[in-house]
Formats: sequence, C-alpha cells, structure tokens
Amino acid sequence: MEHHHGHADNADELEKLVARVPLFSGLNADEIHEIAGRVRPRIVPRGTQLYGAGEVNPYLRIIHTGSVKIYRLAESGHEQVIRVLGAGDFFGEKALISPRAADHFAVTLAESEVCSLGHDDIRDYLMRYPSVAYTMLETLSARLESTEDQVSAMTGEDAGGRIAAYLLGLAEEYHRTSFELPITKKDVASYLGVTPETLSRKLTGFEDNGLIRQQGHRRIDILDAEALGHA
Amino acid sequence: MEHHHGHADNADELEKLVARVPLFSGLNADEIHEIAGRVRPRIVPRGTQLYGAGEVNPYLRIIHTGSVKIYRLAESGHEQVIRVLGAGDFFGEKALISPRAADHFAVTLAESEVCSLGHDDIRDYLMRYPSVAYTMLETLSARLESTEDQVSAMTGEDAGGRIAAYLLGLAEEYHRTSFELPITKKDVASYLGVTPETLSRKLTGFEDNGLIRQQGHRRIDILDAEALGHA
DNA sequence: CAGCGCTCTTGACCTGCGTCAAGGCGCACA
DNA sequence: TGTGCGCCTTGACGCAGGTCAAGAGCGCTG
Repeated sequence: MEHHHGHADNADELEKLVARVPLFSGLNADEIHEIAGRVRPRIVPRGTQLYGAGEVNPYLRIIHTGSVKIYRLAESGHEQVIRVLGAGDFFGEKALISPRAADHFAVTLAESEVCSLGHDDIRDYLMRYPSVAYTMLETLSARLESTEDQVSAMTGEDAGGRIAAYLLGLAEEYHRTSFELPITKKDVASYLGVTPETLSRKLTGFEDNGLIRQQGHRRIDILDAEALGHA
Repeated sequence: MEHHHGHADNADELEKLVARVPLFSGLNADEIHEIAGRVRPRIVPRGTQLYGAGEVNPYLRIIHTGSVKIYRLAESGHEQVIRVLGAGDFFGEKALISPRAADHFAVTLAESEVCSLGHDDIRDYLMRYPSVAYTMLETLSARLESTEDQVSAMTGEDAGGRIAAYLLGLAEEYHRTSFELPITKKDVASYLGVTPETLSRKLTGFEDNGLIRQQGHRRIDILDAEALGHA
C-alpha cells in the first residue's frame, strides 16, 4: 500500500472520512461517493493559516482530524477568538453564501486533516440534497445561539462569571471534571473577552477558594462545580 | 368588501404579502399560492409579547409590517437586546430547527402584521424548495456575522466607539445623516452593552464636540461623520 | 391643554478590570 | 537532560464606566 502523505490515500478511506462528517449524515452511499470524488483532502501542520481576513476564499472546509481556531483582528491589533472547531466541523461557509472577502482568520491548532469543497460544488449539493442544507441550517442556528450567549455573557456577567461558565461548559462537553484547556490561556482570555492577566488572576482566585486546581499550564480540575456555578 | 380586522382580508392580498417576503423570493406563483394557504396572518398591537423564554413555540413568524424586538433576560434581570427586525424579516426559526424552549423574548415595538407558519409546514418547504433553505442560510449567516461583530465590538472598542459605530450604521442603513432611533435609548444601550446613563453621557459628549445634534428623545443628526468615525 | 408617567439626563462615587512592567516556570528543543 | 523561549503569573496603578439617586423634559391621554 502506498502512503503519499500519511493520510487517506485511496478513495475508500476518503469515503469513510466523508461519511463521518455530520454535514453529510443524511446522504446515502452513492451520494457520499459522489462528494468524496470532489473533495480535496490535505494534511496541514500545526499553526498553518488556512486563510486570512481580506482573502476571497470560496471553499467550504471540513475538519476530519485536528482543530482550527477562527479569530478576528481589530485594526488596533486586538485579537478576538470567535470559535474553535474540531473533527467533523465545517467552516468557510460564509464565502459560499456571500462571496465577499473573509472577515476572519483560520489557523490550525494542531496537525489537521482538512478537506476543501469548491463553491459551485457545495451550492449544487445544497440545492440537490435538502438534508445537507438542513444540517447546515442546524449548525448555523446553533452557532448563532452560542454567539448570542457570548454577547449576553459579555454584558450580563463579570469576568469571573464568564470564566466559571466556560470551565463548567468544558466539563460538561468532556463529561469529566478534570481536563485540559483546548487552547492556550491567552486564547481562552480572548474568547471570553478578558485580558490574560485577568484570567490568570481569576483562576488563581478560584484555586485559592478551593473551587478548582491547576496543573501545568493547561490542566484544570474542577473541585466544586456547585460553588463555581455562582462565582 | 368586508374588513374583518383591517388587514389583508382575502387570499389575493395575502399572496401579495407572501410574495414580498424575501424568504420566499425564489418561489413561483403556484408555490407562493400554496404557502399563502397555510399562513395565519394576525395584526398585533404595539407592545405585545409574541412569545417568551421558556415557551415552546414551533412557529416561524414573518413580519409583513411593523417591527419586533428580540431580547434575552439574564437571571439577574439584565435585559440584552439581541436584534430588532422589520418588514420582510422572519424569526422563531430556532424552534423549528431544534425543538427546545425559546431562550429569548419577542415583543412588537409597533402595531405589526405577523404571519405564523407551523413547524411541519416549514420543514416541508425547506425540503421541497431548496431556494427557501438557501435564503434562510443566507439570512442566518448574515445574522451570525453581525452577532460576531457585536462580540468583537464589545471587547475591541470602548463604549464611545460602539455608540459611534452604531449611529454611523443607522445613517448608512437609512442613507441619510438625520434620522430617528428605531428603538428607545434604553434599548439602544442594552443592544450596545452599556448602561443608559453611559449612552446619554456619550451622546451629550458627541453633541458638545459638534459631532451630532439631538432633538427630542429620538432624533439624531450626524454633523461630522468623519470625526465620529474615530471617536 | 393640562397633567402625568416614562424616558432620559445629570451628578457623585467607586470598583473591576485593563495597562504596563517584571519575573517565574513549563515545555520543546537539542 | 539541560536550556532557552514564550506562556503565564504577579504586582502596582489608573480610569472607564457601572451604580445609586434625583431631577428635567417629552409626549401621550383624557
């Protein structure tokens, strides 16, 4: 068996990858086959910028493995992390829907396998396979809700409250109380709309009060979720 | 001619209304006719709550005339205005996509004519008319972008900057430099994530510096858009 | 057209968090 | 297994803007 780049190197492998993508979960084997034929898989190393603000980039990207950070940059240089995506997630859909320059950056946080689907292909699928459009609606709707949550939290809760809610959210997502932050603390701070200094101080405060424990730079144990809930 | 409630009282009128809704702009006359047959039009007075957080409300609402404010309420009682919708806009789509209780409130800001479309009907249209799904994707994508803008602005710009950007945005939307705020200043403040006091002070500051002029409670004239841009 | 209510304004105060600046420490590299 | 770089932490300080409290003016209703 030939290994070109260490990733899925034949049509079968690729079809399996495509079949696992939630966006295509409503499609049958033939349809998956068709899409797999149009897809361009690519392994990208950690820290690669897939595209940046200002670029016109009419591809829908699908993450098979790894993770990607989406962020914006204000003229002031202020970086705002918008979301972090993982296996099965897609991004770049805005370019398909309104063909303007991107307003954000996409960079890999780890070595990742990412597929690209061209503008015309995806438009075609959206029209032919309503389930694809429907799943995309579900996803965008969920993203919209979570972004609205971010806005509410930004004005309704203070820094400590947002940080506590974020940690509890991670715990719920991972189904455990001990976990590693998926991104650096600097990025967590940006995502939550606080400075790294404030994040550090609040976490130390939580630790002093016995609500959490920190190990190394990323590991967090939640010791008292209840109390953290009303922090 | 009979007037039941002062609004569209026959199928013809209703079809014209439906045809003007952007969501259905890709449909032909027969399809419009079908949808018009399923729609429940209703005139609601100003200040009516259409639904609230916690309610399960599986209807897509379409605004023919008037305007509707969408907001959330934190446990603290803090009100966060999420968006304000006008003629041609739809809302309530989240309930269709994931049938959970609403997380927000919808209240009319003026007497409004609003149509409701049931869960099953809309799901059916989404599957049968890809253009409806596509238009909805466009809309959600645009909303997502503007909500992401809100998040960026919340952390990247100070109160004055957000207020200035908001005024300039209104001016652009209305294509003139003199206009009335579409909502009360209290609501503007909530939307921008500041207190009414801060909004008032900043506006007075702008006025003192000759950037704007205020008349009554709602009318704003932008005198120096350029300078307001780097406020 | 008069009265009232609600929105908005203004003032005084104070605190949370951003900013700037300097170490400490863990991780990846050799 | 060192070692250095970048991430993170800690400290001191200042101010933007939130809070509380009162007063003013607009616009709606009768």
